[in-house]
Amino acid sequence: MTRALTRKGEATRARIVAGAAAEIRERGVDEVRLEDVMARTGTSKGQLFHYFPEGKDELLLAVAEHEADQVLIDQEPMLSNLTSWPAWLAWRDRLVERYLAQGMQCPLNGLLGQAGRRAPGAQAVVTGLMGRWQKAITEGIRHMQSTGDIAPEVDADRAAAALLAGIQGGVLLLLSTGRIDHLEAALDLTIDSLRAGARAV
Amino acid sequence: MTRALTRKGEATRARIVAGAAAEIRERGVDEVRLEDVMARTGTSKGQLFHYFPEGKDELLLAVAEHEADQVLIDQEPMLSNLTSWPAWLAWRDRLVERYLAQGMQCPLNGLLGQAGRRAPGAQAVVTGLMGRWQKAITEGIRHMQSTGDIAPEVDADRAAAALLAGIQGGVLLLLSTGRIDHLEAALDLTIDSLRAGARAV
DNA sequence: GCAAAAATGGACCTGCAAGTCCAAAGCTTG
DNA sequence: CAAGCTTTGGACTTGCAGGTCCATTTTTGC
Repeated sequence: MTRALTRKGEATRARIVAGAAAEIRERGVDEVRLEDVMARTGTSKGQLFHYFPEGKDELLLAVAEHEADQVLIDQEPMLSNLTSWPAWLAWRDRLVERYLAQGMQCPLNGLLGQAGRRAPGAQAVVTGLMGRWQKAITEGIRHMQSTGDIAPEVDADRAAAALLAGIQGGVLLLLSTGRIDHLEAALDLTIDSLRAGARAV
Repeated sequence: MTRALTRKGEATRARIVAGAAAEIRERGVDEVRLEDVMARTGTSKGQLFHYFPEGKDELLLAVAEHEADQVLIDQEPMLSNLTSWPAWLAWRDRLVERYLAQGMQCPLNGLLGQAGRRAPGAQAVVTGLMGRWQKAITEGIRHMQSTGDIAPEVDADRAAAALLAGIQGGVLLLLSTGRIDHLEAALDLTIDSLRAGARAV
């Protein structure tokens, strides 16, 4: 029951999503009007409602999915190859670098409070993102346990949950205070404690 | 140049702020209309603009301040007395209990994305809250260092930053996934690593 | 090359929620 | 007790942003 889309149509749709995402990152969800998206992407109102018949909510959901994917893609290939301490550090550096560059623009922030309540699906998008993110970290920890770099008693899931929380909180604090300290501290101290786990046994 | 307010006036103003805060907690910032606040607090439009001449933004800012204060008050007296390991655990339990009870209602969430951009002052409110919060944690760590329960080499500020990040991220994940795991894991693992620091020396 | 379907443009409608205004009631104070 | 405030109520205005509609152009497939 998916509606037919020509190649040109798909391109336009993608352009709209990307443009809306950028606009939202720069100015915040609630400041962005459909007109802004139209202006930025060179489209008309007819097109918006052609590709997103349910209107703004549907567009927002598409943006949410787009941004959620992007978050993980931006961490590759590091995130999927946490197989040595240098690799972990490279990943850490990538995260810091990425969020520092992004500054106070936030792809997720909007999704949470705003879209989270609006579209019931947006909640699911965020949950899914966090699940995938945590799974990747867990796998990294398990791999390090298999090579003896992390103590076997460490509960990989729990440690990954804590690390993910530290990252999210670090980003949140970057967003609200403009400082990167918290993200760095959370990453460094949590990773250090994983490392210490190896010696502790 | 503060405008005169009789006792009755102050009571009304406070009632409006408290009612608006509750409404926002329950239904989200962007779902709350002035009419909702009026209905809940039994006030008229005239009153709203009498006490908040700048309109909705000014009210939102007042709510932000109110909620920010509440967040810290809810952690007392534990937060200001992190002077022994049992005290730390009591604080940890209070946090978990409080946020578990609060579920997916979020006092801060709205402040960040939404009001954060709207009112320039809301940003400052959040920054101030985080600063006070982190300061309290730092003082707790310093105290534990003074009694030898935490190793002196631990960078108290950095550790507090990491812990605060873990808490914020834990709450964020509770908000988006509905699960308390992350908050618990972040608190437990971070506090444990502070504890381990004493032995490590 | 021609019908059918998809893509595009933009004028128009509509509802709603913030904000305005003023008139009436209630304190409170000399 | 009266004058001057603060407080209150609610009708009215206004602007705007989301959404509707349809006419036109372009693409697709046979």
